[in-house]
Amino acid sequence: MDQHFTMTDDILKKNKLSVTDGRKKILSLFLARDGALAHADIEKFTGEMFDRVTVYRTLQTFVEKGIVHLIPTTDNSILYALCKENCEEGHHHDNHVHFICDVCTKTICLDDVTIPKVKLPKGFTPNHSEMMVNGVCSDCK
Amino acid sequence: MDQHFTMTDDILKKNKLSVTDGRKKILSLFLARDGALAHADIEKFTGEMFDRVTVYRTLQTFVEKGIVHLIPTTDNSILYALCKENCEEGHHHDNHVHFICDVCTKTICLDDVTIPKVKLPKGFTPNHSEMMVNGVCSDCK
DNA sequence: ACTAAATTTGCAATAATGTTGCAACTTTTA
DNA sequence: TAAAAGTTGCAACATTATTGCAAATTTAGT
Ligand SMILES: [Mn+2]
Ligand SMILES: [Mn+2]
Ligand SMILES: [Zn+2]
Ligand SMILES: [Zn+2]
Repeated sequence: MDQHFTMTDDILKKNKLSVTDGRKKILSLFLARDGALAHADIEKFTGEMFDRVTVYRTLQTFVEKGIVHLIPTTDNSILYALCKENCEEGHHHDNHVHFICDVCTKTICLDDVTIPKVKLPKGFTPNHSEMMVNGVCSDCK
Repeated sequence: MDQHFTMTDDILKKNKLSVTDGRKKILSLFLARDGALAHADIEKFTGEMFDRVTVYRTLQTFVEKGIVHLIPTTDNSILYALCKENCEEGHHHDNHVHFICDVCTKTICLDDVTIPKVKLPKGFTPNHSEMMVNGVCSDCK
């Protein structure tokens, strides 16, 4: 129905994954969406199409392969978003700020906003950073 | 047994909360600890002392009152840490970086490390920020 | 100190969320 | 097209969290 049909196949093949209906559908949801998705969102969009377990396993596979990355949250939900950087199997390079809109509750990857370095106390060695900003997004302003 | 006994009472009273065994015990755990605690940690320390539901409700009350704050995580766990700033009912002012040690897995509030401001894309209005840094802590170095 | 009112707690039931093993099915490879 | 490899759905189970309500505890007023 749109250009995502072949795009999903390409991404899956590039990552040496079998091209299956479930993976294509879930990947297309990420491609069509500008914000992050939770497991529950995906279940809502796919309905009875696939088993819950398949959704769990697909998301896990996508994270492992570096197709999507996890976004930290304060409630106990897990959010996933497409990796736009060149993430590889087992190692992500995403290093951008995440924005959570207080109005529409969407979580958006600010791909061009790099996480700044901070000076840590003596004895602490940094490895990786995450940063989230809450507020009002450009759609809701 | 130590100075936390009266300290817990003071904190609870200041926040207009009934002084109960459960609240005193849980609060004393936070006071004795330099890192964050998860619900599971608290259950481990309190054992059969209190019902799980009481622990849930106590933590929720502490967050609402501004006694402890939530710390974002990437797995789906919820971490709580004592507020050292002057947080009030319904409004937290914690604005420090959180450090997660890759070795001992402790999460520590870096109370003196302020979260830096970032320049957001046009149309985005910031309200509050969170920042977490992974790495090796001063104890594990 | 005693009592009534207000608050908190534990229990039981229920819901939501996530994990595992395994056989059937689908996709890939050759 | 057939065998091998990989994926899926199902069922069972585990973990984590939420709710209503009666009993117990704490607080406030005398
Ligand atoms: Mn992102
Ligand atoms: Mn903190
Ligand atoms: Zn918005
Ligand atoms: Zn450490």
